[in-house]
Amino acid sequence: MSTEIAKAYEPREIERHWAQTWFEKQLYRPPDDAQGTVFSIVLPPPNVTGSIHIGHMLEHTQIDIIVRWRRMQGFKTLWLPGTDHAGIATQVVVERQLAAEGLKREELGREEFERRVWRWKAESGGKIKDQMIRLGVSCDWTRARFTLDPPLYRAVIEAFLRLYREGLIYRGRYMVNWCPRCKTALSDLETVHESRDGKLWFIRYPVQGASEFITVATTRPETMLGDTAVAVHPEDERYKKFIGKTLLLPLLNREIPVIADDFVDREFGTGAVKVTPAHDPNDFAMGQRHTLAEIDVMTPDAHIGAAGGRYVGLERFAAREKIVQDLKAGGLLEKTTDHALSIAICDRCKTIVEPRLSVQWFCKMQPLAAPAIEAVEKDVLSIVPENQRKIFLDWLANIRDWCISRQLWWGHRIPIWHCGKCGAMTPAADSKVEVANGRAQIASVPQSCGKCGSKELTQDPDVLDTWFSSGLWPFSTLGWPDDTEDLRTFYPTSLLISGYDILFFWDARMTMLGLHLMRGNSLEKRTPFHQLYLHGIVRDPHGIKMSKTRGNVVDPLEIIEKHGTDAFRFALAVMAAPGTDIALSEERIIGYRAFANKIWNAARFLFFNLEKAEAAGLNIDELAAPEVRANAPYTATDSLPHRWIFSRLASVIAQVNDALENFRFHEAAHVVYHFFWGDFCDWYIEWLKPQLASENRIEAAATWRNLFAVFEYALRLLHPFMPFLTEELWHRLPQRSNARSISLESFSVANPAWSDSTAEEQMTLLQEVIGAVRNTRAEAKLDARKKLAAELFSRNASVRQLADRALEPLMRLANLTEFTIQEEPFGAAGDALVRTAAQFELRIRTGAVTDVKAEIAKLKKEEQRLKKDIEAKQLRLADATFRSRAPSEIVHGLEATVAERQREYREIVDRLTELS
RNA sequence: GGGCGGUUAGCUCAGUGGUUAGAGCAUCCCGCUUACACCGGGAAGGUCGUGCGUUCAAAUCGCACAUCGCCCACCA
Repeated sequence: MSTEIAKAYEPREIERHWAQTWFEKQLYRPPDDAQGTVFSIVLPPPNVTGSIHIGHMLEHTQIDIIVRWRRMQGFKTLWLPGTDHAGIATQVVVERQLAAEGLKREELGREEFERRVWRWKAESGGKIKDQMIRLGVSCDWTRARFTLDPPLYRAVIEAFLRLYREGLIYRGRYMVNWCPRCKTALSDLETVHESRDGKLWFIRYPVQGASEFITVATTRPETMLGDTAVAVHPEDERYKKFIGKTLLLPLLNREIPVIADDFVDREFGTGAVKVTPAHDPNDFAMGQRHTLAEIDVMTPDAHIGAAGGRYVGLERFAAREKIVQDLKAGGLLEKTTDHALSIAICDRCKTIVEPRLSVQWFCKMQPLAAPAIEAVEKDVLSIVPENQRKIFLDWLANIRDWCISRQLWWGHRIPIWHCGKCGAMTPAADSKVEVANGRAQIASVPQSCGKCGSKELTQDPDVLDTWFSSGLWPFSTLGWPDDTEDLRTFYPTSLLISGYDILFFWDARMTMLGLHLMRGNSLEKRTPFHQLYLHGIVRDPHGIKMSKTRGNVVDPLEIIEKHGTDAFRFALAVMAAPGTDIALSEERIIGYRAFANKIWNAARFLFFNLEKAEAAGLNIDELAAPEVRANAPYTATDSLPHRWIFSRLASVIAQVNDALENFRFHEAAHVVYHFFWGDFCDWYIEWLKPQLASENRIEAAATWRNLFAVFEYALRLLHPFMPFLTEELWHRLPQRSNARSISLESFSVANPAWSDSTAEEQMTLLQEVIGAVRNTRAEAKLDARKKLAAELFSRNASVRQLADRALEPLMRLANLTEFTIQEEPFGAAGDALVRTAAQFELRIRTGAVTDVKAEIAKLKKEEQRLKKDIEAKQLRLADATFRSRAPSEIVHGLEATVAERQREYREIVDRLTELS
């Protein structure tokens, strides 16, 4: 214990100290011999080259709250951290760095480029870990993993080879989303759609050998260079006569047929559509149906390619402009209209995506999705909030094959070799990896073609989608494909907490791959996590999404430096209602910094006064004796405030546990906040103040024992939310300077005997009496410092007896005389201010002439309110249907209320008569 | 084109059928009562988006509308 405790809580140094200590002592590595049910969770791995942003802060806070709470509850708890190589995201960053030097990755070559990325990883890769350590997250750093670590590399190869052998991974030429800047294929999920104002161009395609033409409408005129047909609906009377005829493609004068296809929407545009099988997914499908030629007119960087006649070499939008001009000049452009359209852009670099025909690797998803659907439907995997469950299931039900190959250099390279002679594909024999320069590469390189035996083998140049390796995260991090102790112990994990924005990207893929790849028969044992909690997005104070361009981005580390991690965490927790986004404001955080300060000062008060009491002879050793702490500190003979606070504590503990079970962080935090500030500080401590200086040693010791017991319970309750502050105070507790960590103590457990509804009712009555006094004084603007006398007429309990000597100080009264209502001593209240309540009537002697007018106004207002209220309730009670249909406790409750209100009402009327 | 969510105090949000709808911040009044002015005490502020319905009873359930937002989708 220290008397040196500062007046205001300064979190910075304290937090730094504990963050470092927790990390260095490997406090959160679960002991191998730990008993208890396993609770395991993996961290959604942040980008290895990134830094902590507000979304991480929220996610890590929520995970850490749950993890600390579970650990304290006695679970054998593992939180496994790590980082993701984040293929395309990282590569884009490094390419930008190169661009700043005037370089392109092609100029560097694959090996040199990869070296650059590794170098960048080494430079920045430790940053995010250091930041997380600073946040104090209670994960097991000894088990930290990176998706390109050799064991995880091997897991990726193993997964690929298994799926390949099972025929679930295949290669083929299909239409994919192509980013011309990244020069790679993207999955559907990696494109985002934006609505933009576009145009619809109406172009005339002359009919061969006739003076007629068909007008088609298009939003992308440049693709006409690749047109191989024009399609109309088979039933369309306008165009029936043209079906089978030949058109002359403008500008290139290529002959193309008019085909009939049900796909065509007669209502849209002119009802005739140009067909470009190499540049549009629908047209590709039509091309397949009608065996049309596929003419690719674009290069990988979206310039017009060799098939583009005189437009060769033009960038796609320049080509568009030129083509429109030429059409106009040739009289072939009928008209142009405005047209709102939705365009796909690359999620990473925001370039407009081009649908492109190319050879890619795909993963068949339907067979993988089926067990995932089953797991959710059978509640082996439960999803919170509930509405996300439907979204999850819908996506799985309509799933399409996943394009898993990327034309990138940063990632896990596909373990397939192509034969230069016969073109056959030879997979690596197994998933062994070897390590060179600390980096993994495939060890089992095939020496000859599996089909023709040729030695002319080259490895497939593509790497896997970064989400492929992330999809293995819950088991690749635990040693899979080996049957490790960790895997047996911690898989399946208990819970996954992630943002809803990566539900499909990551959560769904993990579910499918985990179910498919993990050994063991039961669904339970294969499902990678049994609960999925999806948190919201952190927005700015006005609920607007944070973005760099808007400039409303908040750097969590700045907030932490300014206000402390605990205040930040508490603000995030208290605002995190499931299924909602969070509007974060600095004011809110400042508010919880005040809460931290409140806790600090409550401790300061306790420490300071205990020291004084010790000086007066209190035996701290006895107070701190383990058996005194461990056994129920509360005894039934304790006076009201003690019985009350322990009863409150019991209910708070139950509420917090229940709330956290259901990820209701806001509720848990709210309950703890009000317990500490309201119940503990405003009432309990204030109530006990007179007793702390008691001459009676036994009474003082009992008071201290309970005070500290409640405080310690409160610290345990608070710890998951405010780990630093509670850790610091825990170590400052009497005789706790050698404590290891509050985080390894047990969470608060309520003794059922604490629940005491009588004590709660009595306390409520006292709080009402005190409130009435305070209210009356303030309303009448009486001098707040002046001690007054008051008379209390209570109906049931004896307030005097319950309250003891705490009453006057809390009300700032000189004395309170109590009467029972029967022995009412005077008919006229004289100079007194009167307040009535259900249980009592209160008269305060002001010792001065009352402002009669103000008092009358006040009473009249109250009279009106009561009158209205009583009338409404009586009306309700007079309703026969209400009496017969409503539950009797509701009816009786209402009757009792009316009776009380009527009594109050009569008293007010009497008082008004007296005054006037 | 489908689907989902929001609309409650000045602001940001809780509140999934029952007696007087809450919180934080902001506002107003009083108080430096020896833990805390990052405090204490008190107060004011809401026809719960609109309409119709279900029910003895609706912020809460249903339908419609308005409005804002999100997700999914191959209509050129």
